[in-house]
Amino acid sequence: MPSISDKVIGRLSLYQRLLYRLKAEGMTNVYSHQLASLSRGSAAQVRRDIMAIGYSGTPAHGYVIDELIKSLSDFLENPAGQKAALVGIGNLGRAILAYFSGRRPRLSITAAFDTDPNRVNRVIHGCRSYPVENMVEIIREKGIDIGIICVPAGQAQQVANSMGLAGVKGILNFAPVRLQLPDDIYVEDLDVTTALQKVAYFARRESTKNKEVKK
Amino acid sequence: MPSISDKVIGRLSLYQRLLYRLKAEGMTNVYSHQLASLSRGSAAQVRRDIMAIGYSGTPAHGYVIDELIKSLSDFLENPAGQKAALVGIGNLGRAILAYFSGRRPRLSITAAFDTDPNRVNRVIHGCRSYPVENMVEIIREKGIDIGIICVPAGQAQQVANSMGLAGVKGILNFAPVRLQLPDDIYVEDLDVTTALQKVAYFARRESTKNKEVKK
DNA sequence: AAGTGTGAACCTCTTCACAGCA
DNA sequence: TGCTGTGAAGAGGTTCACACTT
Repeated sequence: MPSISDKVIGRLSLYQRLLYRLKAEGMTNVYSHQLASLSRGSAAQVRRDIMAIGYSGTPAHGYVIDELIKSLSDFLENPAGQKAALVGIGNLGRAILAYFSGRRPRLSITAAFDTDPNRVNRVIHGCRSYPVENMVEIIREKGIDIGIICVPAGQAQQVANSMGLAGVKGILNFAPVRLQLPDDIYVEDLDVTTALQKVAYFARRESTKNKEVKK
Repeated sequence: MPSISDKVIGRLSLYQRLLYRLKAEGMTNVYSHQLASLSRGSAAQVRRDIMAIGYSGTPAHGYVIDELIKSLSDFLENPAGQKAALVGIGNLGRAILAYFSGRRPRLSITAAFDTDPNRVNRVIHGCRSYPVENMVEIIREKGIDIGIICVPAGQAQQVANSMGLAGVKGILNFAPVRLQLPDDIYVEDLDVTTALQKVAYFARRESTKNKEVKK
């Protein structure tokens, strides 16, 4: 199998959410060009992405929303469910706990950790919190395979090491550092500082852009 | 000029922070392969990126850290400073205000907005907050050119429209929707849901990967 | 010997364009 | 006619490999 890329997975996840929205609006079918305009891509790209998961539409009605949602879910999600652990219950950690609380049945944050005694042994947005000292054993016990790092830069590498030790297979990292980890662990960085600096750069450039050149 | 890409800007921003760290550790020079290993890239890529901003190292000593930091700052930052406005003072918004508070002299969040009366007309992590009703006028008055969207999905498009109206040139969007905006406004999406779903997907795949094939 | 700067090869992702179908 | 599926072309990004410098 041709091993689907990072970028395609990201877009498939986006399509999935767009489709839920369209379904809620009462639509039953959708064309590639409609998904394209909602996702800021091209129609050809949408078709290719959907091809990748093996679903097919028909020229007459495009894609059947219910079927496509099911194909996407089967492809992206683990039917048995997957568990994540979050470390660092500051503002950011809490925001993420609140956001995912009970939202995705097949992907839940089932444990949170912190060093601050005031933040542990509580239930925060539906998630139990523990002292970091217990992290490795709890991750192992619960069979958690995803880690979410919301601690300051200085502690991130150490936390990541423990996660690796505990057997986590993927990490979502909010700390503004590049983690050094064995490469059988997938790391996705969400670096707010870099993102903001990119916006600042292009906000200055964009005014003098002239990207037309229509051919 | 060859117009530097999105990706390169992101890496330059990362190098900048790595260099500050190395400098703090007392180093004065650095080689491309060192930056490469810290940034999870290749040495050739580091050299190309640095070429793009017109700085040159020497074979003998690699890059001079102080000089390279200066070149990067001159390139990435506006010497006159840039201002950002944040909308949505929930957990996420507060986390971001806390994070950037007084950190970057040339890029500061100078106004925050919310609909909740309990959150406005206060000072949060050093940033004044206002009712959203006043957003357009305050953005114009203060000459803010960057917007940060931390509101729920349902309100994001509307907020973005107001920002566009107010003259913002770049938007950092945390809401899990693709904003529809005139394309002279640069938009950077930080989509936590997609990111987590990617990690979940690859956490399941990574175990069966075998990416060696050393040639 | 060990780095940098860089043309050229390579590879990945995106778009084009069209056959085939309802 | 208007859509999907897809081979082929095109862009864009990354790595190779080597001349050049110290």
